[in-house]
Amino acid sequence: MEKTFNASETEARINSKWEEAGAFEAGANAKPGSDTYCIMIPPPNVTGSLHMGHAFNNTIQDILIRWHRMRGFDVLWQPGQDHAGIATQMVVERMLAETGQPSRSELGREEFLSKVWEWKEQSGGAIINQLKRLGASCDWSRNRFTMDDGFHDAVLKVFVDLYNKGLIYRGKRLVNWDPHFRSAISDLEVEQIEVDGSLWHFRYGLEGGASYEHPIAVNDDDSVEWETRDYLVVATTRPETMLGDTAVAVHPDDARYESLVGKSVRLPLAGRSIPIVADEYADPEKGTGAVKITPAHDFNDWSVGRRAGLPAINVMDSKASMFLEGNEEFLAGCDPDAEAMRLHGMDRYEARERIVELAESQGWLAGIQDDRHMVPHGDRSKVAIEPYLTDQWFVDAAKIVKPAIEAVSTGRTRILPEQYSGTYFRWLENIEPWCISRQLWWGHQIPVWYDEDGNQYCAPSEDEAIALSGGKRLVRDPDVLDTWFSSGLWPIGTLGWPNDTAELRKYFPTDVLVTGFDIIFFWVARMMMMQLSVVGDIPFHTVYVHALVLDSKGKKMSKSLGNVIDPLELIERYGADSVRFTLASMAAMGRDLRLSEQRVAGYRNFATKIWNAARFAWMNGCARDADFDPASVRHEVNKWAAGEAARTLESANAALESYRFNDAANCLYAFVWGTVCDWYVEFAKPLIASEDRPIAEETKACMSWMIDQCLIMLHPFMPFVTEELWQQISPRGNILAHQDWPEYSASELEDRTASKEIGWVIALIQEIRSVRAQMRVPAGAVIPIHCASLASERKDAYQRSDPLIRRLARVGNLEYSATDPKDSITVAVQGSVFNLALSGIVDIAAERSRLQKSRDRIQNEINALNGRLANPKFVSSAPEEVVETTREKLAEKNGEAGIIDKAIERLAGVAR
RNA sequence: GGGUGAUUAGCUCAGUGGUAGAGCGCUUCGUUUACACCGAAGAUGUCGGGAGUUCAAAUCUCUCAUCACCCA
Repeated sequence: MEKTFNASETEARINSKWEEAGAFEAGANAKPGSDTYCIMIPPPNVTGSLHMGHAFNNTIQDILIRWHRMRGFDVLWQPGQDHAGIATQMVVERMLAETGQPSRSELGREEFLSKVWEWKEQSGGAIINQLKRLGASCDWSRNRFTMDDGFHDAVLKVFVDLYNKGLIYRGKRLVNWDPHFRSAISDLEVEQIEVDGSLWHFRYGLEGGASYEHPIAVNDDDSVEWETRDYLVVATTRPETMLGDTAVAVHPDDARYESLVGKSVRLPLAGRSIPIVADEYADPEKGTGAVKITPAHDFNDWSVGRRAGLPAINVMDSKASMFLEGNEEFLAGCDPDAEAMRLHGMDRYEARERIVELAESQGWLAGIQDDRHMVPHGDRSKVAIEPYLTDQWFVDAAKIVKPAIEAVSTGRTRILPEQYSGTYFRWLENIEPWCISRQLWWGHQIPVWYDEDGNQYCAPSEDEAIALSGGKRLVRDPDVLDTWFSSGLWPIGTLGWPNDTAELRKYFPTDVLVTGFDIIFFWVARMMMMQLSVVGDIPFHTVYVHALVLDSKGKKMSKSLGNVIDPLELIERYGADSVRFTLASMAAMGRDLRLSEQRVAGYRNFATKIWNAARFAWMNGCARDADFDPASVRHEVNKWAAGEAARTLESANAALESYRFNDAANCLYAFVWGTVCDWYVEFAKPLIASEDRPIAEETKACMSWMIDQCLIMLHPFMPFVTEELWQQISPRGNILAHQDWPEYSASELEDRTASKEIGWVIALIQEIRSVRAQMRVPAGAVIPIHCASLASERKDAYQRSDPLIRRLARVGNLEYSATDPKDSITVAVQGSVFNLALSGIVDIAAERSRLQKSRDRIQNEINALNGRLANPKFVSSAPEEVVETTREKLAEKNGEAGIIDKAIERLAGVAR
């Protein structure tokens, strides 16, 4: 065996071994009659590559999956990818441009789509291989894609069903419009970016000769100066939208404008008469308190418009250029001047500048202020989103939301950590119609056809639509469905619905969904709604929401900041196991995790540690004994070791059951390194070399068993190194991924007497080592140890562990003598007192200071304990158990103090 | 502006009422046949500030400060 684990060489080999064995196929290693356990992977984009979020997300899923598989559940971890409408279309368009091929529009829909499929076949599988490198144990033979034929059928069927139930409709509404892609996009694809802009103030003249008094200044004596105005000043960050204004709003309680509500102003340039309305949306503190209302180009204004019954006038085209000529909505009731009409066809930003120029030259510009504000941008196109009024398809989400809310409020589906239920409820309770159409080519084309008169025929196929129409010539709606509409069906769609498949019957509802909090709305809530409305059942009973992976400074990783840590690079450098263990050990529920490379290096060292512990066992002939029974070992050290394993198993199980991955990882770390490597291996060395053959043989078998327990329990966290060791150190008939998860309990394996005894031995060794270090005893020196008297069970215990103590504490044979040897120092452990004879080595001053220091520390504790017990209220109100423990502790500390006092006294004698 | 969370050792973080822990880093010693990606020993905390509840508060309540994220 090598001295260190070679991750890069091993991982690929182990992966193919698993693959050849079909290790991860649905139902592999299931015990007869076992329960099922199913996780649906959150499908990554087909264009995606593995980032830290994926690595984290999939590590958690894999831990759960491997754990259940080893426990004999009938496990399915369903992998797959999402077709990612805009992203994929963008990637392929860029590829066409780079390779000098005809563009999308030159190719036409059919040709372009075949290029997309071509691209998908060649490059779409990248993330699958990356997930394999992470060690993800999905059933890869069942990999699904949201554009697969069967899945496509399911998507169309759901659309048709919901359409027929009246839950899907087409209508004109404001959507997030991306002028670059010329498509509606979802809220998720919009990011708010802070930009330096301006707040322009415009004068809109009052009509009908109206005027009012406007306060302009407050004097020192609190008197107010007034000005008579025949205009209103509105402030806007988007002058170009003014041509679509249909009102000016003021707050109903705003005394300044009270007299104006119901009157009207004349919109400059357009010459349209628009009303002044009262609406709470107008913020008296902001700008002038009067705000222009453009329902067709702003979401807030849209709501104001609905409340006030205002028309919505769209003044842009799909590229966000001004659309005025031939625009009936705009021209109705409007008397534009010639300058206004010249804006037609102008880009929105150009139009903005021109309108400000006109405002200045025509004398209605009232001022310009610098203003930093948030502007929505398309996350892929990077252009400002235009709220845009178009015909789109909507799901009437409010009508199907109820069961989804109920499922979580009744606990049928549990969201962890619980605080995220709040996020879930808040969103669902205020749900808006869901815009599901996208003006793209790549995606599920909407299954609605139109006849010449614009009548709709919704059916799963063109033939059926024609049949519905009575044989008319029909044209299909060109739009495709939002990618989230199809991923909303991910759980049933992958299991073969609408066919009544065996998989569907077996694995649905699935068990756990593991995902990031950022898609609770977009995905989790929609899966809940859709599964409940389509098949009438919850998609999963638990949602585990994990936190964000941040960089070491606590910043979100982003390409533009350049602080992205590439998980694949980390895997190359430290191995997948280290990356996984790092993520698991930091996965405290509900908290973001900052990833630092040092930490990963630390867990690489951990992998080396377990490697070398196994190597030690292997080198010392600790072969696996199939008949070994940890409950029947005879030596105290082995009894203690088995008990420690059992306690660790219980803690790990409890932690995993409650999704406390960090606790599970940390308790295994402490067991493997702190218990097995630091103590058990060291104890075993003299025992294995012992002339007592039965003890040597028992210890070898027990060592082998202990190493196996480490490998088994670590496997869900570090699958590669553990599988490799499993294969290397003993001949086996199985793979570790299919090894049974242990079922022993601490009550079966823990021998309390042995545990206490070994605990005492460890404390004694530690105390002697500490004294040696402080007294600067040469590391190699074997020092005599004496004892005045020992309780009989301690005597036996010392006797049993004598070779261990001698070796690890470097002391001679224990000698009993009533009088303390000269120049000796005292070591007290759990009530037993020993003396180390350090004649000629002891530095009296150093020893005195050591003793005094520890005496002071004990006195502090005694004072604190006494203080508490002296308080009658403590004794009367605290639980008896707590009071009792406090008393015991005090007695113990007093005992220790006595021993040290004696030692100090003796030292004084020596000094004299 | 509204909401949520955070503030604990030099750093990264655990810790749901009984008197504070881990890993990394740091200091000293050490190459005893598993491992220097190692071993042994050690130092380090007004648990963000203040107030309250309690016999007892890192933990519960209030308040202030700072930071992060989400929604406007």
